[in-house]
Amino acid sequence: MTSEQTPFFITTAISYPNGVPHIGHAYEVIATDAMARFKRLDGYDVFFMTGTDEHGQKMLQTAEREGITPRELAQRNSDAFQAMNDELGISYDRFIRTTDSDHYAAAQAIWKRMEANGDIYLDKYAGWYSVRDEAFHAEDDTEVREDGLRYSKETDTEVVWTEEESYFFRLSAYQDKLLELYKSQPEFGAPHTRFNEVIRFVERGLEDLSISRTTFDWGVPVPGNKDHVMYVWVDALTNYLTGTGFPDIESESFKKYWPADVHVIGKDISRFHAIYWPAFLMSAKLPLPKRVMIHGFLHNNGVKMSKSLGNVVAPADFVSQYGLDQVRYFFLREVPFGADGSYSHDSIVGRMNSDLANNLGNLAQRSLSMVAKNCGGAVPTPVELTDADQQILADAGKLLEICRDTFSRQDFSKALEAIWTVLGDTNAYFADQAPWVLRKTDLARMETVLYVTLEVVRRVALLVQPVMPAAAASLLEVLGQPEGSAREFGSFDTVLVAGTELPPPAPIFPKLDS
RNA sequence: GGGGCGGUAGCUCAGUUGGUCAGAGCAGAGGACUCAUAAUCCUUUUGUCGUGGGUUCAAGCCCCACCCGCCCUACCA
Repeated sequence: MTSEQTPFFITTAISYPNGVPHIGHAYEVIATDAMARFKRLDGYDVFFMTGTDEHGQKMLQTAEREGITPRELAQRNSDAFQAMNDELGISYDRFIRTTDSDHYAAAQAIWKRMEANGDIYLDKYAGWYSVRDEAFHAEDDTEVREDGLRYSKETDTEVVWTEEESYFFRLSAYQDKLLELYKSQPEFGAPHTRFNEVIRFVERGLEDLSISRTTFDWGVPVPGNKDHVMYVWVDALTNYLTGTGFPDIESESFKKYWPADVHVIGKDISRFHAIYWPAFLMSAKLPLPKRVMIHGFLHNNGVKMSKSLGNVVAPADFVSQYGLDQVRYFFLREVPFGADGSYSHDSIVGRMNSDLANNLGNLAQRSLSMVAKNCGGAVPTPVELTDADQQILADAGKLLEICRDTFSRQDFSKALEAIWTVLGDTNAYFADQAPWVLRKTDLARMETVLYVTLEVVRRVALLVQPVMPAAAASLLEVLGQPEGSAREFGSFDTVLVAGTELPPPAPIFPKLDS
């Protein structure tokens, strides 16, 4: 059975745990989780990975400042990220940590493969280094001031010419191959606006990339040279391979899941995923991921989140205030995936009340309570369907294909919009048919209208499972749909069985006063 | 400086390759109904489609210039 299923490997970026998770991290895992759940329900063999990227100088610095070891810091904050995932109901299959032992093996293996391909060489990295910033600055970004010293124009700190031994990756050799990739696979990067930035960047020319450090040791050791640790991105990007069983490329899991179907990332790291990562893989002679989906950032009331403004929201606070499914729905419905988004108390409450409680929750409640009171609490029996009945059923019937299409592009908001359009039509249908009038005039017709309505709600409930797992489960429960295959997309085109006993209905979505 | 994207009703935004394209949702106003979580349904107000030119029989949709906003511009996640 499993072997017949098409594999689908999806990842989030791994989070850098030198701080605690905020709503932006939550946004990424929620979206990726919805995608993973959708594919599972649609019969795919899904492998969904998320985790933490724990090496690098910043981790070391943060740990030193707190008087603990980087390993302790990583453990503490990685645990916080994992806890966030669990609070958000994220259905990850592996929570990977770059300090996991199998990851060291994978990172060193890809290094050796790139080295074997002749793309790694030892040289000196030279440039204007700011001790204060602990970073190099491009010469154009520096200037000699009146005191005769050179300063970074950006940070106003003194820079000194520094040379450091470093391994380099021959990124410059991959410019044409990358451009060829972008041309032949126009869906490799999305959305187009962000992908265009990447392409133009590559077109302007690529320099070789320094990929090792000698100034600190919190990282994966470079094979064969104990003085160097890997540049954190070589290490971090490789996590996607680690999860599939790499370096054992003959393993069943590697053969099944690699290459990844989608890497979901934030717009801040598009270059690493859309340029460096495919170049590394080309060099290592490994297949490339099929798609890099770049999402935007969330703003609070249109204002960027920042600690100094005090508008950083902890995911747990959000969930306790509005409810998990409500938060998941809000972000996926309100923000076109790929664009920046904005949230506010009013906009969340608006979606909760209007879309969830009123349009969906109330439609279920008004139809189910009529069934409970007038049909003996069982699925009613339809008779001949009118044009209106057939129309609304046909509209609902198209939703699975629409969702497949939109989800394949991670266009969650469009999928939900299409579903809610049908819900709006169904509320109009219900009012137009007026089953509460038919109750006194034509019981068979009343039962038919209620049946049709329930059938639409069932299909909608199936399709919103990836976005709102718990609420959808409750809906399917009151529709008498048992867990298991009845709740998978394979059952989308089946219909409710008349006479099925239904539990007493209860409202699924609470309302909030604004 | 170079590059990428936007600027459409009060708000958030849809608008494929130019020809009912001036729209949707929310908010506001009026009405209807009572099955339902005072939910739902119907009707309805506002737009110089950033500015100025141009191409065309025809332009939010193409071209040019300009104004405004956001983002990127390599080795600090």
